[in-house]
Amino acid sequence: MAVHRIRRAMATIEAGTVAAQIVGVLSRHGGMSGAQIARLTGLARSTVSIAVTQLKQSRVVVEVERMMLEGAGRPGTLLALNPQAGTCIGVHLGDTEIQFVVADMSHNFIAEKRFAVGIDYEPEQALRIVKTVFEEFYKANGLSQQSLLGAGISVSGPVGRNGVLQRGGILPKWAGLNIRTLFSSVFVAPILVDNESNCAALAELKWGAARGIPEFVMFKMDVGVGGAIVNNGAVITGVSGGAGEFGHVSINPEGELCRCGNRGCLELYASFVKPIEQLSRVHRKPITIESAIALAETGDAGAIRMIADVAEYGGRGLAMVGTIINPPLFIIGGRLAMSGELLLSPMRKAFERHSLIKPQDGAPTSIVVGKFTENDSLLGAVALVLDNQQALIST
Amino acid sequence: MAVHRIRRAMATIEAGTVAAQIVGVLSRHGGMSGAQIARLTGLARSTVSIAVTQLKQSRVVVEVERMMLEGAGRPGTLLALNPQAGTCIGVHLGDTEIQFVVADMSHNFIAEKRFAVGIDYEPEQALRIVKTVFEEFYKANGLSQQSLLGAGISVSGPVGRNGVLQRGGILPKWAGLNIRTLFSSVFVAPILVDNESNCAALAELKWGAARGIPEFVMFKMDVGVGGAIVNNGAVITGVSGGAGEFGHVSINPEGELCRCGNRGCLELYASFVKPIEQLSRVHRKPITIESAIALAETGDAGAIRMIADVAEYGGRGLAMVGTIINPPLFIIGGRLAMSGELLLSPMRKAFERHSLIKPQDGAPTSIVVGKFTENDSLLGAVALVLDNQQALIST
DNA sequence: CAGAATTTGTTCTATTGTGAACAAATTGAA
DNA sequence: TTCAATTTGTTCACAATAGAACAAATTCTG
Repeated sequence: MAVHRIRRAMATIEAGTVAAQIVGVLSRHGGMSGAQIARLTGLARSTVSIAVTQLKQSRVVVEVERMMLEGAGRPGTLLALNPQAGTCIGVHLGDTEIQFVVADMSHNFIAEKRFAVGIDYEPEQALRIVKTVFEEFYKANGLSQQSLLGAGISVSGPVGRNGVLQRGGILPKWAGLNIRTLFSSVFVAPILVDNESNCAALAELKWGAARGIPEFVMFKMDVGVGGAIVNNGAVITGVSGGAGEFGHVSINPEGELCRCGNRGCLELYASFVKPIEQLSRVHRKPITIESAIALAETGDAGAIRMIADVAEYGGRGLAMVGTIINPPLFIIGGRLAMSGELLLSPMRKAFERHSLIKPQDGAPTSIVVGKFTENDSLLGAVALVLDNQQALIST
Repeated sequence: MAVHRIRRAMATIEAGTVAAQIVGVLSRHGGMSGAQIARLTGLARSTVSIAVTQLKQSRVVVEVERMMLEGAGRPGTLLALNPQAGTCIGVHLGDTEIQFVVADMSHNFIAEKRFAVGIDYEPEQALRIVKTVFEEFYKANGLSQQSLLGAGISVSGPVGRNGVLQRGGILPKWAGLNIRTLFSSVFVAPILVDNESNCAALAELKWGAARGIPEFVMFKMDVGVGGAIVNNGAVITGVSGGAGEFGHVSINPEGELCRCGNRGCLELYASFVKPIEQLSRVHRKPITIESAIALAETGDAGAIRMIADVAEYGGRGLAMVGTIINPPLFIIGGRLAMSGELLLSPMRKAFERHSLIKPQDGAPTSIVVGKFTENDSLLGAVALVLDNQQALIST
């Protein structure tokens, strides 16, 4: 009941007003004090104070019990959007897994589910799975489907600005499909779609290893190689959503044929596809990325060597990107990142060796593993919604 | 006399006010109507109108005679900063040439001079040349040195955010020097320093081939290879000013040693250094970039082939950058760009061949020659000042 | 060629947002 | 411990800004 009133109050906030700015900032950042809102928006503290009291009366904004302790001075009261103001959903369409998560507007994650699917799965299957889990979860937890403010969808593939999957490298049956329209049959709320690496970068930016660092590069190493470039706090998408395709830079024009149609792409050398084959052959049983890392951690020389070999090419890739972008930070993602220092250590060496800017001159480039390697894209899908909440109000 | 009054009026404009916003927009864009200012700043037309009448009274802003003709509707009156409000200077420190230009605040270029200098010239020599031409020109044209609002300096080398030349590839004797402090003995005004490619990109963005296109990549091919990435209307600088060093991406880890200390850098293949040597040997006389292009234009097969060979590697470089950034536009700069289609045509082919995103899928990437190839960096040095005029007021 | 449709620049009034001032709540220094 | 130094959140008078309304100057459309 009260929920409905809050949602109506939110809907009546006009775009561009102070209230809308405050709601937007809180949606993007989760929770903060009034003074922080004032600094972030550039508004006067007095203006924020007045608007916040109104937003508190309409129950759109709530005071969170917890106080903030930073430096000297009176601590501010932590403000956040009312968790009851609405829910948002994140979906990740991976190569062999579909992930699903529900969160509220004050950045609380309520539930996360995973579904294994066969490789090269059908769109219909994904839709069915997502529809079922959505309906069942909302019913079981007494949530109204109308409370959904938006759904973010992360896809393992290049997504154009319109929501169309450009090429079907990992999801062949999805090529050319408009994912937004596809899922509009499931969610009666705005749907935002983006590439998995872009989503992963968003998650690391908002809650992870890049919090407060508006310039960095996400570098994903898994069965594919890809990434995202964050500049000025925003992901660079490119004209057709094709930015950050690090894996498909050709490093050898006479090299093997890649699934993208070019020769000698970085992905052929820096992904873990071939190492898995080699390890499976040597160990005479199927080896996965996870088991290969486990082997390496127990000291298996072959697995360690495979990781180091891939790290060499990964480091070359970082050097290439670093020479072009020169970011202060690289975040390594993808399942390979779970091998930690086994990967990072040789990768840092390769990076230094091949990069123009050496650690001695100027600011050093740090290379770290992401905070959410296993579900970064999924969390980023939620971030997609939270970041665009302002735009969604007007719709 | 009146000049002094205008300058005082400008200095009293407080940062953040509507007047400051208007002056900033006019400084950045040259001239525009009040309605355009309103749209760009997000202010109401009425607010702009009131502020502009005041600025006109204080003679900071003037009405330019010329009217604007665009579409339907009443044409607006063109507003611009008073040319007498101040001057700004651009300096380009090239490999064998120092360029100098004077402009006023309404984007009129008053004079441009060039001085040939020996390769690997001394900082003292450059300072002497710039000081002399500055003093003499201002004296000869009855300009007060105090009218100088700012000086922009473009340098052939990587410039850190503090104004220090990081590495002395082209200007060995300047390595590690703070160029801003160096020139503070010449100019008693704010000094802004940046890399030549970044400056070139700024010039093309403001007045040239990228006008109105906030996302593009500048790709310079000369005796070195470099560039700049423009995202969201601003140049990406990188942590230590090292972004856009396309020439020093290694495309062959076993290749020849490069002057940067790495092996097989793109610059070794895509710059015109080796072609010049080969052409000189074949023609048994010293050939320059200019004369090589002239030869190619008269049909000399060797010169045409040299350009095509370099274009192949240039195209590979574009493909590499395109796969990472995916910009809608590449602007080719550097003296090699003066060969026009002789370079562009094979380069476009190589780009398509090596790039992930093919013209059929999605938005095509256009590759064009810049508008100011001979003096883009110099003009960009002035753009540096005009773009930061707002920040300079408060200083 | 005449009227419709745009777009601009200006004036006016209502209102939104600001800056100054202050009490409150903390940290750090004497 | 006590007092200075910060920083926050709130109130209030006042100034800055926006929105509506209008005349003016153009292009577009029959």
